[in-house]
Amino acid sequence: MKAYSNLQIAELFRKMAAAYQILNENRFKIIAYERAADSIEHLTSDVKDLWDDKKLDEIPGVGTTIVSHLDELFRTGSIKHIDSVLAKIPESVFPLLLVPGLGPKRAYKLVDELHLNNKTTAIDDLEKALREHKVSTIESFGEKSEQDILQNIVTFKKGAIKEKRILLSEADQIAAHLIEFLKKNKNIERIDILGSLRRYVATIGDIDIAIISKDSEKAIEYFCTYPHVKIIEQGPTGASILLHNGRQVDLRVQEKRSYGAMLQYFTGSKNHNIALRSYALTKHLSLSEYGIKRVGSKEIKPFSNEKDFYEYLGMDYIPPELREGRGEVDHAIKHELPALVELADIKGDFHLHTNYNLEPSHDLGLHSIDEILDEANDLQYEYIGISDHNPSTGNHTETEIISIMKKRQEYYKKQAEEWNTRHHKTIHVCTMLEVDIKPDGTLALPDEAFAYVDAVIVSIHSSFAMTKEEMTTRIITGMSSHSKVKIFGHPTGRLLNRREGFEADWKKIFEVAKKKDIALEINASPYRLDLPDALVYDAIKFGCRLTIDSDAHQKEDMNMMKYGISVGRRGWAEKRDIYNTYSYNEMKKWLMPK
DNA sequence: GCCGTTTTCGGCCCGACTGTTTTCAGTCG
Repeated sequence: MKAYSNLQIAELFRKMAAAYQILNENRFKIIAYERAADSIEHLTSDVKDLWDDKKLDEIPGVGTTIVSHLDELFRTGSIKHIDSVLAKIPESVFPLLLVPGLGPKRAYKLVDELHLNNKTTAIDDLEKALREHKVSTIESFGEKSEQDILQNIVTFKKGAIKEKRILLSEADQIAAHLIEFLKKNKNIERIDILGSLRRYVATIGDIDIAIISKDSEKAIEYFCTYPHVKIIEQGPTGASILLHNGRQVDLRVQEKRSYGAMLQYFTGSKNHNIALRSYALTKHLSLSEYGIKRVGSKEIKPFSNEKDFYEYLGMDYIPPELREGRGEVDHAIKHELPALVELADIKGDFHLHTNYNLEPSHDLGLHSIDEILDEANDLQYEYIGISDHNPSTGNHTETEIISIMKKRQEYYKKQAEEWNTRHHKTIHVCTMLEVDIKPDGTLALPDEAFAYVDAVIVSIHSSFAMTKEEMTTRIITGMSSHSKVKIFGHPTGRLLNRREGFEADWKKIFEVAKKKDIALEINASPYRLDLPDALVYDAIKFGCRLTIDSDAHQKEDMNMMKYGISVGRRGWAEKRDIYNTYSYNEMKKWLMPK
């Protein structure tokens, strides 16, 4: 039978929600399907596995009806009720929903009036009709709609960029430029980055900025002079522009007295705000970006800062990274939020590549161990782990590899000693290695060579296309191959926007990691951010420990640590969960037990 | 269709903006 991925199921439910919108079904049913879709899409385990374990009802937003739908899907391959509802809607409606500004109702009306019956060419057919001015004559559409939709289609087709979310680090840079620009205007008193960028989500869609200004009109006008392709919308409280790089930037302006409520609202996430507002309603309080009011009253209590806003609701301040609707509101009410790990807690970095050539099968680093030590010194680290890739197994005999490893250890030992003497410092250097887990689960390093390392990181760099079961076995075999295996590097193998992480049974892997005290790595490279935050959350709940490593291939990359920290924080990690927050003496007991 | 520290029934986040409307629906975040 056909396998159904979480994403496919989420898409099916979203289609269902759109169909219900067109059919004017009860709007809360629509929301229910959307919520179930969101929830399933963000799940860290397969819906199919939860079905096997009879745990479908544990998914938030999935109740008796949707459980029975999923059950039917996995048993028979289809869902009669959903099929019959979707059958009422022409297929060509759904591709049109990808066009910004077109929702289910208007898309349906266009398909209906213009007889857009071919779902593969629906967008092109619509574009043609727009150019022939056939849309402005349709009831409830006009000249402006015709132009707007046409322009949105053109931007949409050209801007594959817009579809894609960009990396956190790229968004960070774009935002930095904008801030610099906004700072030059005297009407602007304060600037904050909000939205997903403030929550440090791994990839970013739009960039959201809030400002305080006494003259919002002038401030907005100034913002709209930032180099752009077009102004998407402009009103008294804010504006949105589209940049040349395909990014949309939303600006909101607020007075100082209400700024806290605005920050809260505009930081999101949507799910967090829904959870917060639902809770507030049980206290007869209604929340908005202007403040808090009693239900039925018109008087709004403003808040100039977020902390007061949360505390007024009887809960602790919730750090932005936690605002994802993962139960943070309940924890805040009970004063049980985690004390999140911070960048300042980090005392070392285990995953660093130097330019020492041990003839690996993957890439070398750019800088010498001395240069890496200089950088580590600037970062005030107590220790570092040099984890070059293992010597290639194809080009060397075992004896050669052992000899390379021995020489390398001597070299690093000598360099480290000399560097420390020269600088009157004590930065401990652990001679480590990043060792490939081969497809059969064995490690790409002969047993005898382990004598010349303090510990190793194991990771996967090849043969990603395996079944979930094979991959799980491969990883567990690799982790169990030697007692010096201490870290499982970039565990899912994902490359953001380029490659999905591979499927694996994470529960089983967590079990082995916990038992053998092997840390799961949060790889801080902006291209990876792996483990992903949702799995970090699961791993910590399971009782695993982690490390946060830069995987630097040049010394500057060591500063990417901050992105790894944000992943840890988004996964509710505390200082004690992260081994490289430990002092050298404490850390050593784990990494190099005698 | 989901869900429960006021509820197993009766609620469900909240507001801005836009266009085509003479009072609102659709879309978005």
